[in-house]
Amino acid sequence: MAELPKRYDPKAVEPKWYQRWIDNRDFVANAKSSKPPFSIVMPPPNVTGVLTLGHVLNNTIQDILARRARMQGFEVLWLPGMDHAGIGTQTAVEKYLRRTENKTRHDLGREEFLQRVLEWQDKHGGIIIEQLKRLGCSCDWTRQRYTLDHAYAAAVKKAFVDLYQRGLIYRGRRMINWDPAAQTALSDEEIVSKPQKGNLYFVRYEIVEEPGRFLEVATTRPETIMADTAMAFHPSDKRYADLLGKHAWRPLAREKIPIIADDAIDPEFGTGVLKVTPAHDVVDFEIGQRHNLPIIDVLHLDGRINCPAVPELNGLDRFEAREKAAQLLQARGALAKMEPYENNVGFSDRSDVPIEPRISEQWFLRYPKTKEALAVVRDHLIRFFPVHWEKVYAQWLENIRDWCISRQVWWGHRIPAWYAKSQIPSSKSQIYVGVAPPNDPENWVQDADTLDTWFSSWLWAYETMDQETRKKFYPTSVLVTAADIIFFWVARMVIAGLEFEPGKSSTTEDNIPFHHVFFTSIVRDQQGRKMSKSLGNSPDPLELIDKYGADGLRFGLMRIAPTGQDIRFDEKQIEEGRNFATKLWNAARFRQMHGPSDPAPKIDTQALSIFAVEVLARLNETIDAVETAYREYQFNIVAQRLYDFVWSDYCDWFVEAAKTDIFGEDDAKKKSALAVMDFVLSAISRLLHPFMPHLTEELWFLLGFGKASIQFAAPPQKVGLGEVEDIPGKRQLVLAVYQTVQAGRNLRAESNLPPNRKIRFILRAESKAIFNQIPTLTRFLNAEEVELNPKYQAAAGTPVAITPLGEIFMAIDAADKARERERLDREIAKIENDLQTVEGKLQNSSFTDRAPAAVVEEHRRRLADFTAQLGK
RNA sequence: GGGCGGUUAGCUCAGUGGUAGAGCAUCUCGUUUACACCGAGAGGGUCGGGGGUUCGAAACCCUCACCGCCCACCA
Repeated sequence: MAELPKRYDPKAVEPKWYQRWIDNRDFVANAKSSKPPFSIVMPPPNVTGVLTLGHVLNNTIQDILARRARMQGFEVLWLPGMDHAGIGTQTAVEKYLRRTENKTRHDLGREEFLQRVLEWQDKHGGIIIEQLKRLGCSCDWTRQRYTLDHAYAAAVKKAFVDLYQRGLIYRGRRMINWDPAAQTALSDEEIVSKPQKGNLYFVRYEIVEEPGRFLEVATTRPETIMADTAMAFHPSDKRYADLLGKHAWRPLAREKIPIIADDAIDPEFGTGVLKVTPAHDVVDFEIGQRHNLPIIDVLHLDGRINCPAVPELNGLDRFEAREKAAQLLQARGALAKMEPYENNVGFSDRSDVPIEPRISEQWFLRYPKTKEALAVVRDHLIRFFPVHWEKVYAQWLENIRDWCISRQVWWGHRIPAWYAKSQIPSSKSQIYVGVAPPNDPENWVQDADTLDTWFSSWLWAYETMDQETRKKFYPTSVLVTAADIIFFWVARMVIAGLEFEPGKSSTTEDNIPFHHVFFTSIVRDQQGRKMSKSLGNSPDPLELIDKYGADGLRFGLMRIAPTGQDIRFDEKQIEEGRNFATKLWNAARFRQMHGPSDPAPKIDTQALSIFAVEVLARLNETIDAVETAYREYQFNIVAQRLYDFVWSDYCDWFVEAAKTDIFGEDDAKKKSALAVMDFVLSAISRLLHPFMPHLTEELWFLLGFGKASIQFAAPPQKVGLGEVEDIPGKRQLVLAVYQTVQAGRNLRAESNLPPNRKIRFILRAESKAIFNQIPTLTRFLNAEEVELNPKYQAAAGTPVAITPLGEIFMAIDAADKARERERLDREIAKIENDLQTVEGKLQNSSFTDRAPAAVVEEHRRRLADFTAQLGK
């Protein structure tokens, strides 16, 4: 076997193994296998997405789970795929068209536009899948799916038709969230509220029946006054009680409107009077319904004012119109005052513009099975990790409202509904809903809208599987996702599973989409901001892979990913991951320099050195700790325990201690030490394989453990140390030796003796057991000799430390003392010189960087320090 | 307004009743044949504030402050 290079080279190793795994079809799931199933469906990234650190985290976790399950003997399915991302993709293409051709989608028309999207998708789509392969993801690529696949699209249509026939999907004219930029309806979940600075306008409405008397109202939206159809106050509000039933003059688009009383009004806010604008506000709409008020819509779809009656405002953008309306009111004496005001405004998550509540004819889903969905999580048929997300989930389901599923977007699943041509555009038109067009298509026209992307994703847990696959692998074992899509996706998938019952029986257990949900952290930058493309604060994972290797990136990221908290990303952590890979590599390299490893390492418990007992006991503890942490999805703890075991327990202590035997004359001892190394290296390779698949496979191969890939090697079992005598005694002795080593090293450092200088130590103790450990102590301390002398009488001033083994003395000879003196003299001379320079500069006042007094002070202090040492 | 997290060394984080920890960073020393992507040593924290429970609190309870997230129709 050729000697390994000093450094592990991921660039050479990682692609090689990945290709081999693919060629061997190692990731392909066999639905006919007799092994127990383990399955994960990948949260489908957007088709035109590129890899972010969030994806790296999420998919590394899934890969760890998949690889671990494979080693444990499960038949593993990790099903990958992509999402068409309706609005997102369409917006990207529209932006591109505007930039390059200065055209809108309407200029091109639906057919042509969709053609362009397909071209865009061919060019930019699927990149992320290739990037996931660089990361080492062990997905079954033969089963890769897309939310627009033919079969998948058919399933989406069928789900729509089924729910329509069950009366759960309906078309209705209702208040929805309108995105004036994307010009589509959105669901409640796609709205984020943000505090907005604006003004509170106090507007005076004259009472029709009592000219000269005014009703004052506080509003943030004077541009919608033309759409007011009533004034309202709280029924118990005595200030206005006498006005009930009377009328007010609407100051813009002057008109009489009724004055009403409604419980929804807060008497404490503003003047206690609300202008009721049913077309442009959710609460107002409800009030309007209760009082049978007319609905006047004064906005175009793009957010411009649509009100020819007020030409000054007509056609203006809503925000310009707001200021203009205030000016108009002022000019007419209808504006009492204006106050700066901050309130929460709903923004489109997609376009980042304020949404416009608006009455619109849309398709809605009345969620089925909400109680059941609540129950399966409450009763832990589905378990959440961390558990506190259960509460968030429950809160949403308990306050659930119908889901607006239609989008005025072209890219996506077109709604399988047709309207009788003869009756268009009446909203009462006869509707045909079916998976196939009507038999007489010439008489019908299909609904122009598409479905919310999530209306296709919510079937992802099972529509990605064929019947045979589903029978074996559904429900899936675990879902790994970020908590920000708990409503969008997680909750809806639960509902879909319970409603459509894709499982092998109709029991709840067979139909939930997953047994566990693990919510990952969110990756943030060092200022705590969420990583995002627009901020440009997200490092390119591929560059990190180039720099540190996929395994280094994976391990580094996992070690800092706490459960239930966000990650503060720091590239340093990834560097540590890379360093750890190199450390492990070198540990293996050291073993390999002493001859070939045993392909199936076994432990002869009778031959073990005390240090071997210690490291094996620690290995057992590590195996236990790792197992426990996995059960709670605490990947950071798994990573940290393995890191500590490899670096500290194995490399720093055991390997160093074992060198006594390895470089010694006793063949039996040497053999035993090497066997323990083989055993431990084999174990840690397997323990680390889920985190660092490429490196561990390479080591597995180079060290010759097992004939087959490490991917299917069984996880290491704890070593049976039962036959070893007096384990606690041995371990205690090892700890005592290690503590003595630390004490000795400390003596050396305190006396400023370089680590490489051979010196003599005297251990004042008497014990046969200690006598056997003297060579190892000598090695650890890099000593010329460690003398065991129970009667040692030290000269005054000999450095000494107390250890569990006894007192350890360090013998310094005259030469050492002389050299130390020389060193101190040199230091003093240097500082005196510096001090002179500083004081010189001080006089020329040529100081720029630091406070000169502080520098002088520091030098004086160091000088005193060294002089004191010299005195000793 | 309600809910949920968090506040421990300069930084990132462990630590759920018993002597405050790790890695990185800092400082000192070192190329002693696995590894300088390394080794050895050192310094550094009144565990956000206040109160309580307890023989004993970073941890349990109360309260306050600050940071972050989610939900909610105060115009």
